[in-house]
Amino acid sequence: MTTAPQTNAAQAPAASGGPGAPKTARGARTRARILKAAEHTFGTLGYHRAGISDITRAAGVAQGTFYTYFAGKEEILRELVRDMGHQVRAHLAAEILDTDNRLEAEERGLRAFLQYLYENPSLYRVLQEAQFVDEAIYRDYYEAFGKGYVRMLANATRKGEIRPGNNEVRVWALMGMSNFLGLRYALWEQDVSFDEIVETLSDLFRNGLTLDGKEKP
Amino acid sequence: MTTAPQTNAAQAPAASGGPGAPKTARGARTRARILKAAEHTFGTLGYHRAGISDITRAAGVAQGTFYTYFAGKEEILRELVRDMGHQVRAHLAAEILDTDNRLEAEERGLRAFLQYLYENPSLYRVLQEAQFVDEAIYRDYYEAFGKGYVRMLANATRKGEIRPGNNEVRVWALMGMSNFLGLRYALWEQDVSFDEIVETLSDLFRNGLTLDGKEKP
DNA sequence: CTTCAATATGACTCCCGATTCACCTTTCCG
DNA sequence: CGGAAAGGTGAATCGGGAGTCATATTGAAG
Repeated sequence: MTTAPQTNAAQAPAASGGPGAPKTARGARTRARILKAAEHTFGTLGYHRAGISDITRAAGVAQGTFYTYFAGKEEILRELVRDMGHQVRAHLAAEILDTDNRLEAEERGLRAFLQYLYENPSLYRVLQEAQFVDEAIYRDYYEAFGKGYVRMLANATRKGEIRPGNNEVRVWALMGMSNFLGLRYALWEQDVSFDEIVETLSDLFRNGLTLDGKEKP
Repeated sequence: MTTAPQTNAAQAPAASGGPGAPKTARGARTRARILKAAEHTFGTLGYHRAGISDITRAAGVAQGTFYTYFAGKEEILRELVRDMGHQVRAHLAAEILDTDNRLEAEERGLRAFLQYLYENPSLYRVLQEAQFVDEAIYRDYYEAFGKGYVRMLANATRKGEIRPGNNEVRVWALMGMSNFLGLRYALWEQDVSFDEIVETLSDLFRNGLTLDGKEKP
């Protein structure tokens, strides 16, 4: 679960509509430093508590420099969500590349997602807070994610690997699962191993929750 | 993050550690009006954009009156989360009271949750934003929720209604599903009927995702 | 009808932090 | 080299909003 291959055409790695896209190597480096600093600062203090000064301090630049590359606080958040979204998707896509069936892909995808969140806790907070700053960017993130996911499930259905059903609904359910499991077991407390979690979900995918039921084909 | 030193563990129906719990009927009414207004205001504008003045205006009282009943903006949010949490739990519990098996309870519970969210959209936003204002209150909400949920699954396991397995992990997965499905299909767009959603999840619970698999008892 | 504790009022204070700007410094290229 | 464009600086501005307070109103007990 938790996987989506591609992103919308990611613009030039530099910038989008901001005040000025960097025009020299130095500028590009500075912009990147600020972005990284923002990720860490938002991830730690949260979007609202974090001040521009916290970001620039962490980046080692003056306050004014911030506005050379970003129109404001909201814009850097948007940029961050796009950036981070692209990264997770790329990472997860790579992790499930050489799987030959859906169940295995789900298992590997979930494990990879939990691991990724554990190593990049900022992702969760930045993303979730973005929801209330610019809902569109948040929807875009999950719609992009979901779109690729649905496509994968459709393929699996065609190949007879999974039961026919409403894959869009399934995908939102699956994304919700990953999200919550990540919050609880990767961010809050690591009192249950990722293996155990993956095993539990895998069992759900294979056998459902009930004891009876399974209609044999 | 954000948590004040003391943990006010009060749960009197009226107030907690605040300035003053209302001592007259009029006071109680006013306090309730403010709380209701805060729910609506936070739900619409969001916690950070909403000003105390927005809340008091909506409640039809002066700014100063707010501080007669609440210590500040954070406190009213905490109060709200407790309040709303209690309400959803009570509502959902009532909805699944007279079910005789877990699958039916899951179906009814999910449908009731979607419906409730549709009718009380503020719940989602207030709760999710609270996560970044006072994480403890958010955790409490889901831990309380999850605790009861796990107990129900344990009973169902004992009765042989569901497969043995890690019910805690399952519960977090289930809560995550509901959350996301609610966001997507109850709050964002109602382009898929609740029946269809419930049916899809029910199928997952009965049969899993895969075509093969089910180990017969 | 008094009286006073509980309530209610809203103008005012005060602080915080996003953004601006006038002025340096570095880089690039002819 | 020289100078112009790009990058960098940080003190100052400015608006918004949380929280305060001196004062006024309410209502119920006595």
